[in-house]
Amino acid sequence: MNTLKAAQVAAQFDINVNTVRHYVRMGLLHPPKDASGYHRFGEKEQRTLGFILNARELGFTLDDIALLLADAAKGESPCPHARELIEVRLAEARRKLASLQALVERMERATGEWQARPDCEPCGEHICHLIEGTHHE
Amino acid sequence: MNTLKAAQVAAQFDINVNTVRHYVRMGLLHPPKDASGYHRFGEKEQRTLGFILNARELGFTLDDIALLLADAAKGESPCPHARELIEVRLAEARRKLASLQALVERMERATGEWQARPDCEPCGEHICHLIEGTHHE
DNA sequence: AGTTGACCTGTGAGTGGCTCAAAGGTTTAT
DNA sequence: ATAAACCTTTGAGCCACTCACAGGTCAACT
Repeated sequence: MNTLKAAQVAAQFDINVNTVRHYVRMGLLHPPKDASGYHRFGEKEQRTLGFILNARELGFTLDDIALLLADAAKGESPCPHARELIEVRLAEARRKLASLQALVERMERATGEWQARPDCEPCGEHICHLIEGTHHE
Repeated sequence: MNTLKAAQVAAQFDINVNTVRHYVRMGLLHPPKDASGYHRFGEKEQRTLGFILNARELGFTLDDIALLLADAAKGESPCPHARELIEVRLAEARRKLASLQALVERMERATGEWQARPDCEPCGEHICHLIEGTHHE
């Protein structure tokens, strides 16, 4: 049979073993235990883990994934929730992206401007004129 | 005199009063206390807060900012550290930006593809074919 | 039989930068 | 006098891990 222990399944999916344990602790995975108390990941648990990783790559949060798994466990189609949730996460990701782009631009502008400026000497008037003299509207 | 209490200085800089308290708790700000135990933000503390917010806008972490303030407090120029640190943070921000851009693209591709696909019925073979059927190399 | 070393377990804490809630002290207005 | 509106400190929660710790299990070797 194809039942793997935590470290083996982690190696199989190329993830940290602690990530696997984290998903177990969160209740996303429910691997049965063998006589020694070791988690055993059979085909079903491996498919679930694959699903979790796939959903994570699409920007779902772990709570989202828990909801989708709960739908499936109840015998309902998770697709309606998946469609709703990805729109929410996409909107959030776009907002984050825009603010990160703006940050990178500010940083690039600052480093460019700083090339031409000497280090400041401590004078009590300002803390660091490089930083304080870099305006970003 | 122009000494403000926490809520007043927060209003002045248009930030949450808890953010001000957070900076005090982290040791970035050291406002003296009046007879009643209230923090009093004089001109110096207000300039420091302005510096913190400015540096934060340029992508410095709060630990970075603590280091820069410590430099200045020791009478040394914080500029060398500022130049080093912004390069580190910029590299990190670019990495985050690239991975976030890739995520948004995956999400957009998924939502596009899903338009044409019906919801899946629970079948035991897969959990959600929308998610499992969306490949992202 | 004992021991070493490599595995496994669960739990608690740490990451960053806030943000909120709770419990209690102070000031101001009625 | 008392209520409302401030202020304080402290602890916990957010997200998705990641690591450290104390202890149990197992296979191999002396």
